[in-house]
Amino acid sequence: MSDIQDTSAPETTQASGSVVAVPDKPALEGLEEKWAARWKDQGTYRFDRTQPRENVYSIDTPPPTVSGSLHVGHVFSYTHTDVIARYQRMTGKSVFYPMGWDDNGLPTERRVQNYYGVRCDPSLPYDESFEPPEKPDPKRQVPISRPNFIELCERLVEQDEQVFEELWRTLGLSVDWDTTYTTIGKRAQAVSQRAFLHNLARGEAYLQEAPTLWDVTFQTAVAQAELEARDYPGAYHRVAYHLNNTADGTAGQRVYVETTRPELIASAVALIAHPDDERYQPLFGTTVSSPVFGVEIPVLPHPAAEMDKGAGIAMCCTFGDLTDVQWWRELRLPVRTVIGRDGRFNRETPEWLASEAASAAYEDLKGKTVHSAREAMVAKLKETGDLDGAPKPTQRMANFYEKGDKPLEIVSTRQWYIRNGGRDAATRDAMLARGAEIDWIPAHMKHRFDNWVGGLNGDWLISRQRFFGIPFPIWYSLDADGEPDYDKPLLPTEAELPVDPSTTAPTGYTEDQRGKPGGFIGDPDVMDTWATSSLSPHIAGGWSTDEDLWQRVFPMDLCTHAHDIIRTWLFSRVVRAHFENGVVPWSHAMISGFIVDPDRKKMSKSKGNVVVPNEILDKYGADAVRWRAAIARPGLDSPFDETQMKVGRRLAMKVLNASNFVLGRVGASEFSAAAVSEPVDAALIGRLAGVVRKATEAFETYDYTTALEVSEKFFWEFCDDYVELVKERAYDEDGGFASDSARATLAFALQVQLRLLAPFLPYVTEEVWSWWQEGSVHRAAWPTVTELGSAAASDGSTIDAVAAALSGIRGAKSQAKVKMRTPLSRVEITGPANLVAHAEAAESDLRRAGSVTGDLVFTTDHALTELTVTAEIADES
RNA sequence: GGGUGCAUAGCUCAGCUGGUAGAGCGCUUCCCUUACAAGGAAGAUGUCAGGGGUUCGAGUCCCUUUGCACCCACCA
Repeated sequence: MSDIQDTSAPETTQASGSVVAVPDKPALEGLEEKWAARWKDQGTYRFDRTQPRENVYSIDTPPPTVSGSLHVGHVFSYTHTDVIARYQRMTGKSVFYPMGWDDNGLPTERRVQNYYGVRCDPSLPYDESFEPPEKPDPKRQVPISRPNFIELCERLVEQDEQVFEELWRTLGLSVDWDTTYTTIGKRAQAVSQRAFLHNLARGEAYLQEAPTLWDVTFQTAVAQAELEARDYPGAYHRVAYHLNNTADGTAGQRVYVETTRPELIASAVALIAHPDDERYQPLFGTTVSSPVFGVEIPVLPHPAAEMDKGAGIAMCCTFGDLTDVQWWRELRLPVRTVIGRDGRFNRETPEWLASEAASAAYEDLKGKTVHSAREAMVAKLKETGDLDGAPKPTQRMANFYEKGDKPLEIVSTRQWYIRNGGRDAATRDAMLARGAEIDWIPAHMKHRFDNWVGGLNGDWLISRQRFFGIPFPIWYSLDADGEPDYDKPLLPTEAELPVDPSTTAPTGYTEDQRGKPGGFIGDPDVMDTWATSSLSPHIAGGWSTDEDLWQRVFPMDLCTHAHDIIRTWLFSRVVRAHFENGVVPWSHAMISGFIVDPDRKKMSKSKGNVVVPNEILDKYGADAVRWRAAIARPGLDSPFDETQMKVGRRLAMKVLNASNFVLGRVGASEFSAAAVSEPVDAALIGRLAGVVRKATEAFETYDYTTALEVSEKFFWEFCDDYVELVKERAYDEDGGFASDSARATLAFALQVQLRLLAPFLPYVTEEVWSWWQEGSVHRAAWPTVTELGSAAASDGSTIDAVAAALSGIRGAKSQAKVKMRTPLSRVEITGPANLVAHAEAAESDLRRAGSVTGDLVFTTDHALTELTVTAEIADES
């Protein structure tokens, strides 16, 4: 007995053993609540972890940033994954489909600051009774301790995760909600720290003092993958350096450089030109003096200098840009840092500016931001006459942290790195080889991976000078002077993980030795969030904590996400799995495109063109939104268009109505392949077999769109032609075999089609399924040609010919502008012999469906290639 | 500058290994049909971006030009 709790009284009919409970008036409203709750209670999507690896299909899903907001692009991309998950489940696989929440890192910190009106001050002590202000004042954020700050992060993240889960459940993601994880949780901490310790032990992770891309707002190092090049206005300043001595006695003469950063003259370490540049060849090996400061620096050749850029000779500063870093490294130049971690000029006068003139000049730069220091410097250059002409405005590209709004500086800092091929060819080749092992969907997405790996310019910087993140499980011992020994870090045992070195002392030390000479300090940094999410298969799959599970799910079958995070998430997981497991983490990568606005522009909050998922889900229903998602093929950007949701909604509604009709009104519920006896009915099953075959093939190549297309097309034809054609025959109570055949075919074809559509429209298919089938359609077997019986082999062209004849009859009525029920006194169907014969096979159905009361004549005309129908309207009487 | 994708009906897109163009939306006309008006039926709609080439034959293969989008590089 069905356990439907519809408010509308179900009409229940007993049909030889099977119970059909069809509502009077089916509706889409309420299906999400009803079935989402049912699926949750019944554990419909629970992963069966007793299955061996070959019966498991495992998916690595991107953990959404919970402090952010979801937009339609997410909704579509996650639907793509779900459609595949549902198909795989129906083919009999135990689907491992976890969901993670990325709650770690800077986005959460920022959200907490704004939401509660606080900021983290690590120097403050923990305040157990702290409660955030009732009304946050963004201008006066309350300083709180790091532990208090983290508590607030955890509190807010929990709220956000609830909201996200609700949305995903409404959308109908068939995630196993018992297998969620977070990127800040204890499990993620232990896994991240353990994997890091393994990387360290194998030499893949290392600590290094080096020039680092630095965000002065957030005061943290930033990795190459998080860079964004943006237009940035600047101006070329033509600045004179003064020759000191040359062989031809040109001392005192000027050499001009063009720079957009005159404020960095204080940190200049060399002038550099191309070795082949005849203009500057005489100067190589000599020195020049900087304007204003009079610091003597060499003129050196290097092939990275471009002759046609600016004056062709560049001022190398430590550090103005990445080329400076290259020159500094390759020409072994000194470091002369003037900009601090806060983005301001050092308050101490640097030792190379010790001369009277230089230190006097530097006084005006002390403590200034880059912007004001530049103004001050330009004024000085004008005073000394070393600025030639007015600065020429220019538009250039500058590197920004993707979440920041000031250009990055380059600062020399001590950071943790993981090798990724950015510094050695062997690793890079290994990564490219791993990329080639992945089955990319669509295939051309591999280029983005190759492109990125080929363009790496350094190893992966994983440490961040932030608070809400996973700490490095590292301490440093302090020598008698209180100086840390970075060469021999103190490590925890793996059994101790996760550890927080800021609150726990290393083995052999006590907490009161923290920060004291002869004692220890904890590594103050946290791991970047990608250093954790790069281990999502490990965190979700039970690596090092649940070996049994791990063996059943890893390496995984599928990872899915949009193309923007190939260089970050996808690549970083390849790096981690390569080092830790010696494999590629999944066999398939299905990359979705973006949902763009109708002008084909990327949706972004700042443009105000973002579509809020809840609104469209409320308005059109989850099935309609999923349908729209599924017609976007992998990798292709797709413009958002609300009218398409309506189409999806109409399909969902049609499934309810047609099923309601077939099962309720016609009373067709019993089916067996053997009962299909009439040629038209067999032809329908023959066509359906072709659909099953095509949909299955499409799904096997992750072409969910084609799978949907063929099933949907067949469904509309089933409704418009077949149901219309045979309903009269099916109504006959005493119709014998012919009537039985129609009913069996209707019910059978419907049941198969519900399964074909189930991955796309989980709600309506489940609803209809529940009217007369046992269990969940989402646990039913994916249809096969074999189960369609001998009729599957039927030539489907009968159905085409009959549909064409029916369409001809309707066309005649439509042209005559009469009702479809208008009786016809004579119909002649003409065409090539084979088509006429096919149509004639359904003569009785055609007669009834077309209200043909007079003659129905079939004539062969070999001159024709298709069926032609002429009809005479019966006299009105 | 390097790379990738795209260009087919007003719009969104299919068109597999070459055989004279398809779907949905929209539009027009009709029908409030005993499943369905957020519906149904019927119908019209194209220099397949331009130019070359291969071929008996090109939307499809090759070359080329143009336009659009995205990724990477680009701070002198």
